[in-house]
Amino acid sequence: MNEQSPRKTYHHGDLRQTLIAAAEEELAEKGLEAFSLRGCAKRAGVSHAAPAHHFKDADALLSALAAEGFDRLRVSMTTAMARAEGGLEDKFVASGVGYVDFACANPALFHLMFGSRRPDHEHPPLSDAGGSAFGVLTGNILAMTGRDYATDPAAGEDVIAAWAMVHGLSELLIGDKLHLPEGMPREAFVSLISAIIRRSGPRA
Amino acid sequence: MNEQSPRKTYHHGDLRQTLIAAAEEELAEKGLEAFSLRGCAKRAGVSHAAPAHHFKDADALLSALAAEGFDRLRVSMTTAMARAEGGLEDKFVASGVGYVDFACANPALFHLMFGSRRPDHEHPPLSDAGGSAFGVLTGNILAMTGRDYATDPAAGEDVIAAWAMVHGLSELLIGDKLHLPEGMPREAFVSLISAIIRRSGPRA
DNA sequence: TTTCGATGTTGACAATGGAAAGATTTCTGG
DNA sequence: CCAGAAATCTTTCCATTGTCAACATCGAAA
Repeated sequence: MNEQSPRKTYHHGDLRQTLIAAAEEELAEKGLEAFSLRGCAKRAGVSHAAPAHHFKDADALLSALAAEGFDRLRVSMTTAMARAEGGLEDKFVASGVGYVDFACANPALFHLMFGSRRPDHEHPPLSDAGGSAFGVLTGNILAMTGRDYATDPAAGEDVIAAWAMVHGLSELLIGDKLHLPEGMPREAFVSLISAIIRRSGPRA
Repeated sequence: MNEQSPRKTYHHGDLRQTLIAAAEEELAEKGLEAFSLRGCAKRAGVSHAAPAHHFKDADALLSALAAEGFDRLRVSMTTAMARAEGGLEDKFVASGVGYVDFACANPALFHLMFGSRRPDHEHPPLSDAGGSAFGVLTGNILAMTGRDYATDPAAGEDVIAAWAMVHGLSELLIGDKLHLPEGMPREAFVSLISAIIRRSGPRA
């Protein structure tokens, strides 16, 4: 997996994307604390200074990775919604489960996206991706309550409550703070967090 | 502030505690990403290798600081409860506000306590401090519902929901994800998050 | 008083991110 | 088709960091 067959061409071909993939591997294996740019370069099979031609510095690479993360977070929410059966509230709860599932499946990436100041969260590729994911939540609140977060301040409490709940669940699960029963079956897990997410939803 | 008058004695006197204080300064100013052990030593006015006699490595210093953080988090919750007027539910909500306040006042420390794998969270001084803070929450749930988290699994959902909510609020606020109105008065802020925290509480 | 452990200092090392300069390939305008 | 320019990659270099080892200093107990 880590072996790099020496490439035939002097130029890599698609180093930029390769580096992002390498960064995700590096992040998942070593965590954000021990993340190393040189490690990414090694994984991609290039010299340690090569990334500089594609990313201003290590943080710029992490920014690009974080943006990809937000895209995938959004997809995780929307696909969970699509699979859900039932009414609007069930879709809403399902999107929250998708949020938590993403976090649990990609703890280090999630940490990069929400808990780190290394990525530049103002840079459009990243802020846009984040905004799109946020849009799934506000869309659900709009569908359920008829209140538009963009124009109606009264929607704020619903949006914040729902987001805080799924986000808090994610962080606590990732941080291993909730000592759930060892071999808790997936079904029971989904049932538990669904009930909790439902609590945060708009009042009927 | 950063000036170090050369101390008169070869030995420092209380370097261990001074280093923890220095670490908190370093953390608050530079953030966990740029935290440097040598920077702490400089703040404390000792050579770069001096900390080794008090802490095995940089992570051990961060562990001690995190433990202090959990103590202060617990105090922030209990004092907020003590000041609160009203019934059990109001006390519960107040403790949540204390949790969020602590996070907002100490963002980098909070990040160290919950979002980092650098401290050794299994080490008793740290795990005990965390457990004590957790006990404030479970105590409130017990008072409100009569169910004991330690013995009654049915208390689990209440505890997790409440914790996830205040924790998610804290993380989102710290991460500047919630774009609350610029000069939002303290009163309105407390009112907003109190309403949200109340949502997560046990069903009446 | 002497000795020894605790505490502090200096010097060294490897790893890291980043800058500078050279090498190789590809692109572009004639 | 070809020379020069631009892009991409490598090598070399430097400052910073965490950690280790060796040495210096102090204080307390024998």
